Amino acid sequence: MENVFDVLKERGYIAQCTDEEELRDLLGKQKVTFYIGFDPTADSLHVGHFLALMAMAHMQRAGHRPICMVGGGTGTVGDPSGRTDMRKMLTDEQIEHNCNCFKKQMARFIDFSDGKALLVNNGDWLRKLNYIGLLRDVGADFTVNRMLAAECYKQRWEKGLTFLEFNYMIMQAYDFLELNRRYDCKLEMGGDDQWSNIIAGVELVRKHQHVRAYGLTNKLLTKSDGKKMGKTAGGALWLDSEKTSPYEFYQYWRNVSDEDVEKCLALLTFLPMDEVHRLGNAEGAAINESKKVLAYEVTKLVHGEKEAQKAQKAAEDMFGGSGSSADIPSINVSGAIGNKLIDVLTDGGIFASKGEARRLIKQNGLSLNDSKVSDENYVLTEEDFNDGTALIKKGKKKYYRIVK
RNA sequence: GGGUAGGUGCCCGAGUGGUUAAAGGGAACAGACUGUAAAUCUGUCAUCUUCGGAUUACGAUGGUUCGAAUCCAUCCCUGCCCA
Repeated sequence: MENVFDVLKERGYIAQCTDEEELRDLLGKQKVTFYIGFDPTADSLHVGHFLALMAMAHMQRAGHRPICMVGGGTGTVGDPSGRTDMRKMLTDEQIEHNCNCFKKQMARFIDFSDGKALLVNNGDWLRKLNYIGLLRDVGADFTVNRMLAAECYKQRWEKGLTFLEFNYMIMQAYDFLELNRRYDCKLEMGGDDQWSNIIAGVELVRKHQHVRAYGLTNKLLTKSDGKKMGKTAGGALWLDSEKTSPYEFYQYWRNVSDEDVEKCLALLTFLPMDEVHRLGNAEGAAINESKKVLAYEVTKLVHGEKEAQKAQKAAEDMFGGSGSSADIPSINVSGAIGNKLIDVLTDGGIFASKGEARRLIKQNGLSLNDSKVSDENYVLTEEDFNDGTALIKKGKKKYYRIVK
């Protein structure tokens, strides 16, 4: 059987690794328990988390045991890695809520049945710690000099790093120690921005438990221009269909840059690599077909086959033919008829302000039922609704339906 | 606690009494071009508008002034140096 380390490497997940040889060897010969931590900063996972979960899924398929750890404890502090600003403090209720949302979503990607994977919350141990106890337990294993040299604090070095956040690394390292003690967890994985925190944990486990421990980071999802991937106009690309509809989600992947297609296929789908290469190397316009495959596959993993089909059909209806589709985002408006179009759209949340709506009309960017709207004071009439629906096109490729 | 430098629009950053809704850059959005791509060019980018304007904005609150992002006072926050 193929070593999962090679699979991860071939698919482009691996960014950094402690002792590559040794870890590869270990993964090849025994079942390894490993973990990834997810801090509950929002009430849904996003694509960055999805990438980590994909790496985890590959590991699980290869027979290793994943531990999904939600950060009910670390979330209270906020990770300063690579950030210039301090994270917003969350209340305990929010953290609790977010953790529960995470758990539900993770179950889509990781098989938790029969103990094949574990789901833990670091709040279970971190919150019980007392200051002196922690200091005596692990305090001596950290040298401040070393911590300060960590790459992850560089950004913050200029702006000031609070002691609260400085402690984040210790907490994360402590998590690894705890998981090693409890579950014989030998490997911590995570995004490459976690490298400093991960090696802190690896070292702590080695010193404290006198066993080998490993760290592995996956590449962050970036676009070919180096920017973070997964940013939409509305913010992050969420996995929660309430926050990012399957249609929007599909569209995001349908629109990735040519250069990113192959990378995304490798990282975000389970398609065999020869297929990935074939699709990724499509020339010119032919790569659009590859993008469809990408969008479909990723949407299928996140939202299920049915939603993926609906999203694909909606996209094809909208962009391929003239037709409309029932599967694109819609707003329900009562009494739309007789009201100004811009008012309806602004109230429906399609525009942030009326000025924005006016601007788009001035720029010739708004269509109603396939004809450009030129009058910014246009009032909706009965004739605008076919089967109770009016189709709005905002810009080049964003469609909405107004449901009367 | 003392000294010092700061807090400007989504972000970075100029502006130090009126011509400033605030230069410049980035992000974002639209139009053209295309392949629902990238690059490029053009335009937009506080809110409301009867498109003439109106209103709210430069950490907070007061004050000086015909007039303040710009001056003064107090407060809050941040960096650096000293303790």
